[in-house]
Amino acid sequence: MHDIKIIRENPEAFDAGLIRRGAEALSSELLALDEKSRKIQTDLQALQARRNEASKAIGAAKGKGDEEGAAALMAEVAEIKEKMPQLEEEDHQIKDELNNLMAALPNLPLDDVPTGEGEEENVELERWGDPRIFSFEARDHADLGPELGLDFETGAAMSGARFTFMRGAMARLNRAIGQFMLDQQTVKNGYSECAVPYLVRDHSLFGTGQLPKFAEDSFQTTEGHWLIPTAEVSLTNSVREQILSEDQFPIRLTALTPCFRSEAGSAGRDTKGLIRQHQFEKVEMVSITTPEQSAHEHERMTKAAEGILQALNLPYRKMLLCTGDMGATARKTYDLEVWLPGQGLYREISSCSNCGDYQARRMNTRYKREGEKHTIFAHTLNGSGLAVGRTLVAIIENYQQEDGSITIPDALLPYMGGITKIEQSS
RNA sequence: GGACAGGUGGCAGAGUGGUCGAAUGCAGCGGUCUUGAAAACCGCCGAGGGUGCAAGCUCUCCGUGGGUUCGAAUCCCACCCUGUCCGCCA
Repeated sequence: MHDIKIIRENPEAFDAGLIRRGAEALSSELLALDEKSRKIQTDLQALQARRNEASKAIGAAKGKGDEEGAAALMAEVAEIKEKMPQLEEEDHQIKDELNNLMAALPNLPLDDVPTGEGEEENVELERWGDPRIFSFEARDHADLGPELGLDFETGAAMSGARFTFMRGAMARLNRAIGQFMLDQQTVKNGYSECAVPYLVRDHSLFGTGQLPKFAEDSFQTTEGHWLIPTAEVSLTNSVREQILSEDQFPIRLTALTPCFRSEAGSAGRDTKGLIRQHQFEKVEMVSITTPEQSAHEHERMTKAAEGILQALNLPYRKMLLCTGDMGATARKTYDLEVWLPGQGLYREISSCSNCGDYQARRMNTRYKREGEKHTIFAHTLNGSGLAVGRTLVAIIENYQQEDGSITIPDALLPYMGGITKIEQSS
């Protein structure tokens, strides 16, 4: 959500930002509605003020037993009230229209975000780790997995495409990854562990920006709840409608949850393997902080995500997303892409975004600064730390052996109950 | 799922048709007193919007949305949420 006052002050900059994101300039339309709305509001308020005044006078007159005076005033109010419903109706209508337009707009990119249309124009910032040199031909996880307990067929049989059933040591490895990451983010990086609802209401998805525009990307129950597409929704909405105080910041929250995505519009993409599922687990990080601190917090959060890849010794690169590849709620996003030797490419495994006050405005999350009267919208950030399923993919491909088995990264051994290797029979 | 109770400012909690944006207490802020602190005392203290250079004037908000009324926190309707008890259940 945007601040209409900022649009009023600098409509050119606002439009330029929208255009950079591939959206259409909208300021003149918004400002026309805004002006109309303010005009109506002023007119309406003049009537309301007179009505309020007269009503009070009626009360006073009746109190004194002046029935005649009261009757005269009542006649005046009746007249005022004839004009009001029409203005009220117009007022509602225009405000709705304005709100609907505003609610559907994406966030504006920060200045240092490169302009571009799609992922080809993302900028690689750095690489970490040297891809392993294989003495044999590296296979991809969809090829290796079925022998090792990644049962795509059984998953598909009960639930359809994009669902996987995991067995034995592979299921355990999946669990170990989640536990390990959660421990890293809490103990090492200071995020507070949360266990959160997986079903949320409309207003929560609106708050984090999935609604109204991206309804088709999420699943909804027959009761009307939405299945969270990411724990970002549950964690970020924990501060909705709150006025916080500055000394609570930064609020750092994390949770390991399943994520549910309909993947509408992804037909035919990544149909093989674990890369794109309707259900996957993810450790999510969320920070709530001040406008002054959010850029720094963004760097810190990205490092927290990188720490996992480094601990698992998985080569990756850090990308700065261009305007066309960022999610709608973000002002700036870093993606971490892990090296997948079986596929011979880097693949997104984490996305860390600074949303500025975009979500806070939608959720009405504000804070007070010491000594200041007015409230300020907080800044929100979110990042994966990391996606469990894709980490599993990366481990399978990077830790594969010539015989088709995989070894367990050292960092995960404490979570594996003595298992050091996953091989065919397990 | 059934029955009942209830949703009021940061928190607690009064208010059942008029001068109520709302008593009181706590917390917070400023001050007096004190070497300093505590206590006591005094004062301030909800959010958002319109208009204006400003001072100010004004509007909206007592869960949400409608309605009744000259006038609604207060009455009516619907919905959402919370609590308690009962039922069922991991």
